[in-house]
Amino acid sequence: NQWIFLQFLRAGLAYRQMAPVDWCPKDQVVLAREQVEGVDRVCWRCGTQVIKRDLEQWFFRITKYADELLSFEGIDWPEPVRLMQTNWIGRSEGADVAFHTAPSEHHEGGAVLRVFTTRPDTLFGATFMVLAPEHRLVAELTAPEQREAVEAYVAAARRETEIERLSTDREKTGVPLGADAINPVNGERIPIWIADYVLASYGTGAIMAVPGHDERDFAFATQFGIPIRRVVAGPDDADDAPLDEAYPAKDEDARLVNSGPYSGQPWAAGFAAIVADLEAKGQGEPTVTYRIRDWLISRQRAWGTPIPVVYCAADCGIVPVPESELPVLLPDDFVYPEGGGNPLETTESFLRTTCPQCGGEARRETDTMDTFVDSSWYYWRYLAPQNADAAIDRALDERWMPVDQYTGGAEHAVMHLLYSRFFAKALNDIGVIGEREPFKRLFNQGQILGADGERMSKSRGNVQDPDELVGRYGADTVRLFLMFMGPWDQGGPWNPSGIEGINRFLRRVWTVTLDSSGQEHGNPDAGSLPAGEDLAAAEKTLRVAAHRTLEGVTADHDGFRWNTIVAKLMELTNLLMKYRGTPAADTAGWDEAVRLLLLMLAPVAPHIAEELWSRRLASAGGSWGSIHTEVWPAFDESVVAAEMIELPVQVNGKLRDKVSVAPGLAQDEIEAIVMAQPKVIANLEGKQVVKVIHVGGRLVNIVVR
RNA sequence: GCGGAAGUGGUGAAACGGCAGACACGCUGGCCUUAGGAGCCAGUGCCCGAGAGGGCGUGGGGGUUCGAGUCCCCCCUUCCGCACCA
Repeated sequence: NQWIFLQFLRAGLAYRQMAPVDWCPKDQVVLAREQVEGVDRVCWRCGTQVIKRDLEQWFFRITKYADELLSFEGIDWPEPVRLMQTNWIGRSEGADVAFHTAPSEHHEGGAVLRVFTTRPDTLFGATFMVLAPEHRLVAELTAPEQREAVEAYVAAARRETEIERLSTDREKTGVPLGADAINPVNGERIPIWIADYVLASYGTGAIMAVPGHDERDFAFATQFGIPIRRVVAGPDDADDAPLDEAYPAKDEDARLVNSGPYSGQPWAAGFAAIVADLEAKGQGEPTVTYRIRDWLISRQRAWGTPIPVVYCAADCGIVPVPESELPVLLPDDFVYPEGGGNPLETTESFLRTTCPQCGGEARRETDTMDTFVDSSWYYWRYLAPQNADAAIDRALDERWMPVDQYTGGAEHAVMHLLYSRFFAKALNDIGVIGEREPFKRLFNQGQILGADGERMSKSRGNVQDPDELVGRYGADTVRLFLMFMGPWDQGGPWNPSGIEGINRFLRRVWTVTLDSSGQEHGNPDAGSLPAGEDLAAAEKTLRVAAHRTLEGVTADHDGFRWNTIVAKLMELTNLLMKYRGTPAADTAGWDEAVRLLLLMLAPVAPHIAEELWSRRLASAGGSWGSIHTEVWPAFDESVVAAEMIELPVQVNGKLRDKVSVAPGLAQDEIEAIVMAQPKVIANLEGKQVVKVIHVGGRLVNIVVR
């Protein structure tokens, strides 16, 4: 981590900056934006509501890759995750427009207010401007008679929590500065307001407000009696059709109106023309804005990777620790500060060091790295975890990476899964790996929730400890139960009530494997085959079932359908149970079925499969070999092909009968058999057959009138 | 508000556009047991029927099709993500 950090620092991908950041008061640590969740703005680890603080912190420049991260070319990822990342990055194309302030008694004018807009085509509809309360020009522009009101509003906005600030459905508030700006397209003077619905952290922290065509501006203008002007009209609207709500139309046939020389143009053409004209005058330019922010990696925790820089007491400033002195280790004599906080800040043995540049006194950085730094590249380290010469073994990287199939929860969409993609691109740029994406194919497994249906968390107290179940039932049972619960990409509340069934299944597997002929379990029917079945038929039934199971299980593995794999293995086991203790259990077909059962069980219940495999080999006098080194068996097509097919017969789409036919029969032959069935005859009574539909030897539907 | 996913028995769930409810849990009955929280067997979507059998059923309403849980349109509900992003 430290070596990579130093490379990032050199490449300008790591930097330290003062910024308003999210702080968890309980954990006493800052968090990345991705790690603050929900409308309530809570810490992803402990659920405590975060607060904003201005702090100097370390960041990774993920925004450098914003555009590249929007492209998922060449990787096969689930649509929901791609969408979440796309929305999180939040690319908006628009324009920067410069408004100049108008001269007045208290201000000479000419100050530049830059705004970002996605609709420069609506510039003629701008009837006011709004600055974020934190905007740096607020104090300068405020007229004396407005000073008191403005200062009160700014102070109130500062006191508000994030949630209050961000709740969408509350009334708009704001205060005019008592100053005007000049609209660059028409020279019109428009009033400048401050309002907390404009965020300092997005765009330029200032907007041109177009109430006719923006919902929020409309609400604000309505509230404060500011003029609302139509500058875009749909094909059915008159140029001055009144607006009773904001009309944001971007339909192809929407046209600009009341927009001077641009009136009558389609909005998209007006968009381009206005931006071009502004650019020519030096009052604007096309811009792209993103919602994603750089990744805040500083953590005030003692158990992360120390950030390898020192602060020189003299004049060298922030000095990276030389690579030859890595790693910077955590101390083992922590001094815990009273009242909590990061012990590294009070542990002198760690803090005191010398400046690598001037040799004078220096203090170590006490922030450690976000643990998501570790998870962003661990899979590269796993290629050669013992390698002491390099973080990543380049030859092994070329040979193995990227990861072909990765599994992770969708809840990591904008954390781990986004950070990892950033790391791939950054590590590629600094030349230590050969690819720009970490995971070729991603599969999202479902998330198991607490019994209460809420996400498991220590603070909610709904965390389930799998070890308890493993202790009671064994790892195979718990593992199989998790697989059996439902599709793998689907989660749900944890409910272990069905685990007994899995345990019973594995005990039955044990029974059929080791007790093929035994009658000691007291089955009263032991020793005889089911009525009307001879030995050859029973053996055939077993072989066919085993190979069909193998065919299905093989296909299910490709689709991660472990729930149906387990179900199929249960079916086969139940069939073996039926023949247990009968002469059929002494046949080669039985042995083959049991052998295949164990081989199919091996990937899903590795321990019991290995145990039964070795016992079975031992009892047959063979030498020991692990089941996990066996190749996956191939099913026998000729066995799978059935001798007779059960054909459902429908009349007008309703199931009426089933007939048994030989495979490969011609349609008219099948039809002859079907039409002779008593139930079919009864159902056709008094009706006229329109046509008969044959579905490839799987079904017959007789359409009647 | 925007975006996404999903609605099937008492429960978890199966079902290339072709037999809805596989496989389990639970429940009911039986067998075996000194006993059973063990094991085995049978039954178990709903309604009518002693049974054979019949009718109805995949959130609601339309549609496409010989045939729809599955495809299309509208609506409802739940969950997830983002949320005054200009």
